[in-house]
Amino acid sequence: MKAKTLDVEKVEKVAFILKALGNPLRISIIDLLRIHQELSVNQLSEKLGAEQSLVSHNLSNMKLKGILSSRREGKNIYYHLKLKEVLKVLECMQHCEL
Amino acid sequence: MKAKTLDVEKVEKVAFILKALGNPLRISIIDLLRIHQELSVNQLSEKLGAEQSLVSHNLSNMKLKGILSSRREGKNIYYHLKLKEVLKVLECMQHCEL
DNA sequence: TAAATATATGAAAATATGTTCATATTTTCC
DNA sequence: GGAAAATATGAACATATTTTCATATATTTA
Repeated sequence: MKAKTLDVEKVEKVAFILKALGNPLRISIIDLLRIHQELSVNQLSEKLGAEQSLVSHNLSNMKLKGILSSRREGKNIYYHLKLKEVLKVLECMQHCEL
Repeated sequence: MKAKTLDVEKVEKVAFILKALGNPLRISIIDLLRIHQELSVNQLSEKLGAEQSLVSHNLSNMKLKGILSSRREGKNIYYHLKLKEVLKVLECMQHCEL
């Protein structure tokens, strides 16, 4: 990654993923999944103090984009990080003096 | 970055920056500045095939967030990358199979 | 099978973002 | 000073995102 400019398609895809990260709630979800590996929608709702429905919408969003994936276990659905690169992104951001 | 969860303020700040990256035009601008170090608004407009005003708005956006900075040289204003971490972010994203 | 629990979904409302256009500002050069 | 060039700005509009609410679906258990 030095000499040549990114092609349009790549730019679009990168922006598509990064857009998902540009939101406090979704960052928090990712952060929680970084630490706990796997959490159900309810567990996330509680930890975040956010509505079930809101959390669910956001989980779907990120699942759609390939950032998360999920598995069902009985009544619960557990989400976990799929696109591990997002952790590196957060790590990079940590190093900024914001 | 492993054990403890990010505090609310940090989450907000990170999201604030990442939001700026979740846009194709702005990714392209950053990509161009990665390669050319410094470009004027006009140069960027031309390379991007985008309106002066649109480019300017987006440059302001990123300057406000501390991602870019600028210097005047006569009639031109040259922008360059200030927050170098965003390059690492893009690099991370490159490694994803999107 | 009915009730309870967990999650998803869709529509509506509230808010934010992206884009364009016209115009203002800043600087240079005549 | 006035014209030209480069950039910024603000308002208006279109579009997208976020959030809430009501309700649907899936699963378990009594």
